[in-house]
Amino acid sequence: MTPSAATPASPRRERVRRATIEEIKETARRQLAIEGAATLSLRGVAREMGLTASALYRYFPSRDDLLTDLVVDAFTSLADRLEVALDAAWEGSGGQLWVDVARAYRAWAIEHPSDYTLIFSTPVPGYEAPEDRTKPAMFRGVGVLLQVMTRCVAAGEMDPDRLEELLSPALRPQLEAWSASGEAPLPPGALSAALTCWATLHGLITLELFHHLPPMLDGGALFDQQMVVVLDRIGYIGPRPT
Amino acid sequence: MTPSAATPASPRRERVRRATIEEIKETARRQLAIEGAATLSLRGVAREMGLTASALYRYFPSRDDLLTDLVVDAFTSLADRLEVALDAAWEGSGGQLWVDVARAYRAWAIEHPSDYTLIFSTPVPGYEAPEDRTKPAMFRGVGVLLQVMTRCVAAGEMDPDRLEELLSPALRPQLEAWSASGEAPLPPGALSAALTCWATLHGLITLELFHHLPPMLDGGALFDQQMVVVLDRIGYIGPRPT
DNA sequence: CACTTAAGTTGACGGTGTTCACAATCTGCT
DNA sequence: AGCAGATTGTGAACACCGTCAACTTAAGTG
Repeated sequence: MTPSAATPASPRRERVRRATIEEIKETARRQLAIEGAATLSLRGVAREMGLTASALYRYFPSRDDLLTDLVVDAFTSLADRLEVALDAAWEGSGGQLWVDVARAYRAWAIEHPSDYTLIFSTPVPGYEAPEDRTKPAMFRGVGVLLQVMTRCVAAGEMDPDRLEELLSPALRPQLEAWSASGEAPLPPGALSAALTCWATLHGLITLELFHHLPPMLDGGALFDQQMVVVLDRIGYIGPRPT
Repeated sequence: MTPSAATPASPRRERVRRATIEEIKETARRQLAIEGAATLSLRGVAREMGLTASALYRYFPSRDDLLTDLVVDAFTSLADRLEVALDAAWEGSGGQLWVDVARAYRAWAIEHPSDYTLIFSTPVPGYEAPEDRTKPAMFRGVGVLLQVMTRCVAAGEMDPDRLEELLSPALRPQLEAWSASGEAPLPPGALSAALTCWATLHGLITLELFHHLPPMLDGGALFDQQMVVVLDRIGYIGPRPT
């Protein structure tokens, strides 16, 4: 009844089924990239695959489910990229680690603008991503940022007084609650610092991506500088990254 | 031929025409607010107005032009709100001015989430806002932020050494070019600082608006704290805002 | 082989943006 | 007053969309 394979069925069937699903998603992704989320349509995907639109319903119960899959995939792709950057720069200072991860974040966003808008805004009408499916995927990416902060703290590169100083009384208990939830096992000050970093990172990237920055500004140079600046007053006291 | 009124025509005609246009935009805005940009459709607007869909084409050459009008209106509304905040807090310190304007910015975003996503992302498929029409409208809002920074500098509340220190060599000439263009008549360091503020502001708001922040965090408390932190980070040395 | 299950097609329904030919209305002019 | 012309609205049509139900075809299993 349901298109999802509850029973293993035959291995061969299952294999080709997965391949078809992957082809659908790939085609959809391509159409998504061609011109924003503009021209994405089930019928279009089916047409390009030489299928009828209704055939796709054997694989996805609705267009929104296909979209959700794309959202999850995009989050995963971003997280993968960040983790690669994290591993590659793990030996250096925490500050360098942050800058490298941030650059990877921006690079991914610029290479996959349609995916970025897909996951960080709602470019498709009538579609709201279901949190229960997308949130875990998103959190892998956020987790990398938290790991960077964790490393900074562990390496003694964060000024504890400064971290404490940045906390407003209203915010402290909330951050403690977040920390206690297990999602983000860091002291409140470090969490606050990480949020500052994330907001700046995300804000600058969306401004650049949607062409809200003056055109004479080179996004890369501005970005690099801003990432260093944000480190600085968050209480980072380690070696200056390049 | 063209729906736009090149000739003044009769004053009466012109008046009722403007009223109709306004009613169309209002209806569209309402539909937009009802559930995101999801359910916005020309036919829906026409239906609610007791008109045929094709009748709207007497007033807007296409759906995208209607959207562009909404975008411009939204930018204008935001700018109005910011200017009110600017005037109201003009007497206080630059830091207080910044926090008040930033709060107004967030308040507007939260009260008009659909408008915010409409102007700062691309929530409608196939639609890309034409820059020549939207950019001037957007710049009024950015201009307020720049005025805040101007005031901070004029009041001697910005540490000039710090501003200088924050500039990367790659970025300086670009910011100087921007400044020279007349759009943003501020020294490069101050421009950089203003961009930092804007990116943080914008980033945090989009994260909150799209529910990418952990739910136990109160957006308002986090926001206030972050706005103070960002001030600090960019070399603000005036009295601490509340 | 017969039987079950999955994959795909056909055709429809109601929705969308858009166009075009036509009718109704209002305005200005003589 | 009456006519000409512009303005505003309608109705039907076109091509597209997501979705569903009934049907046919193919594949795998006992």
